[in-house]
Amino acid sequence: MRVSASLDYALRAMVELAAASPDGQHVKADQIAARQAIPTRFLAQLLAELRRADLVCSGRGYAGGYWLAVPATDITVADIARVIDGPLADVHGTSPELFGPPGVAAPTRELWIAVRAALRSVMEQVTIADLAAGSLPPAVAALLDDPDAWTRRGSRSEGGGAH
Amino acid sequence: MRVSASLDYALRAMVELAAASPDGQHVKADQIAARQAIPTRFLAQLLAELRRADLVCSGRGYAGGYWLAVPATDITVADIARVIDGPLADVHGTSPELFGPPGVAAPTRELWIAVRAALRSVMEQVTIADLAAGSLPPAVAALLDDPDAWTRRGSRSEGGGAH
DNA sequence: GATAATGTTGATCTAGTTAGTCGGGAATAT
DNA sequence: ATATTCCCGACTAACTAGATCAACATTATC
Repeated sequence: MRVSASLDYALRAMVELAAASPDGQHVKADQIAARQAIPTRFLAQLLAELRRADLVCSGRGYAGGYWLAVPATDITVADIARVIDGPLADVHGTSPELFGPPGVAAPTRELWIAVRAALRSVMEQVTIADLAAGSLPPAVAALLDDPDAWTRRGSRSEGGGAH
Repeated sequence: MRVSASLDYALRAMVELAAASPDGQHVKADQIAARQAIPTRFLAQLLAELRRADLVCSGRGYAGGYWLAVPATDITVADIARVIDGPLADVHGTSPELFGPPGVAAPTRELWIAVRAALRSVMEQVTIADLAAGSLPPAVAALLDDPDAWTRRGSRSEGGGAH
């Protein structure tokens, strides 16, 4: 799972918009770029994609800028990821359910479907309103209770048991 | 989450080895390549990586081939993924816990950590023995009970509710 | 010990993706 | 008008993925 720079930027931009949305404020691309340390021109491209996907609206001129097209509580991380990066999960080109590995490896199909389901259980639950408010939904926050979740896991040979 | 061809191939190869492992059989790279429809030369590279990571052993000559270095029940999908693709999750170059998004977007850090935890909950639970046997562990199989898990989810504009 | 089957290594190649820049155009409020 | 802002397409440089190849090392069998 690699989170692309584009998705990271787009999500952070959306959180900025969500934070401003209660007041219905327009936020300018430059402001977002400055506040989130995102290359301005690059961000503009991402915002254009989000606009074409009807997640945000835009206006030009003095009072221009961007604002959310729908309530922040209705926009999930998965929505943004699908716009920016395409399908949440694909197995080397095809979607998991169309994937048909031969012979004894057939069950790897179910594996990837389970992986996708696990991803969805987080990305489709968390909205940009949650992020702007700084509180994840309980089911997702529960994943963070395990202190292990906060540490990097090495490749099995490293940590292992004292052999 | 894109599953690279390399990871797909490597996992399927490992499942082939796991399926042969009860008898302690050596399996030749060519056999795996044929059974799983994987480009032979490409597979050889992957197997070499798995060998350097001490997941498989190899022997040359007439009785050569590959076999598992440790019991199939001890090798998880995450182990293979880390060898082939590097860390399970990274946020545009750094690992989620080292990632520090500014200002109001700070909570996106917890989001990505939760995503990683969700991924781990599947990939570190499923072993290649499970896959070779065709039965996923209960906690993972539970994800497949929801018929929704088996269908592709469109970008929000498509399916939506009948408004 | 020759031989043939097999794994090992490293180089190379192509095509596509990612991350980012640039210039000029079009809309809009003052 | 004009300053400000978004809009669009082209462009580039670096990297990665996927795959192929030639040459070499090892080993069981004849």
